[in-house]
Amino acid sequence: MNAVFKALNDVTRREILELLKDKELQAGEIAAYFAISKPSISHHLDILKQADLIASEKKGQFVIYSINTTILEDVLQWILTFKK
Amino acid sequence: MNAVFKALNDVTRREILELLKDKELQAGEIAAYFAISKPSISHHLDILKQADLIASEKKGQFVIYSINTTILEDVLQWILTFKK
DNA sequence: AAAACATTTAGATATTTGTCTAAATATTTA
DNA sequence: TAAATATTTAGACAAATATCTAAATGTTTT
Repeated sequence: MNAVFKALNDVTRREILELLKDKELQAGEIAAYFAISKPSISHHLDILKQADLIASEKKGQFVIYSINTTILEDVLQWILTFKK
Repeated sequence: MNAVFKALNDVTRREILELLKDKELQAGEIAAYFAISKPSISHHLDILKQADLIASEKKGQFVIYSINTTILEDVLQWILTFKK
């Protein structure tokens, strides 16, 4: 859970998740959405991946990222324990 | 949302929320659960309060903390946008 | 094979964060 | 009113974090 909450604790990373909500995207496409350097976005993607919130697949010279909602389900369950 | 995710990004603070899930507690009672100094716990409580995840009420020389699940509802809704 | 392109890795830096001790504030009790 | 108790504030410090530029790696195109 630690890695998930850590990953979610950043606006850029949350926006990346929102971008990936609709469709898969290449690393470069994701980076293009932000006024942040590509290496920084790459780092954000790494943190999201460590939390298992996204997955990546290499397609030639591109890397395609997709969301993994399984982990968000865990967060959801954790939150639900508070709703009595 | 920023303040909430920030507040949730710490094990101690998440455990404080779990303690408050069942019942209200005084600051000192909360501090007693952890091997962390009282000032540090006080700081954690402040961050949780800034996120509006908890509320405090002064009762004489004591300060009683209680959970506020309204904000967790927001997080829940945010997560639900990912479940298609 | 060389050049171009996509992405990541490495290393640096400024800021934020979690923790501590010491001191301040506020309230109750003797 | 002085002492004791509960909590917070202040200030310091080490560790973590978000960002950058430069360089490295891997893939495609010419």
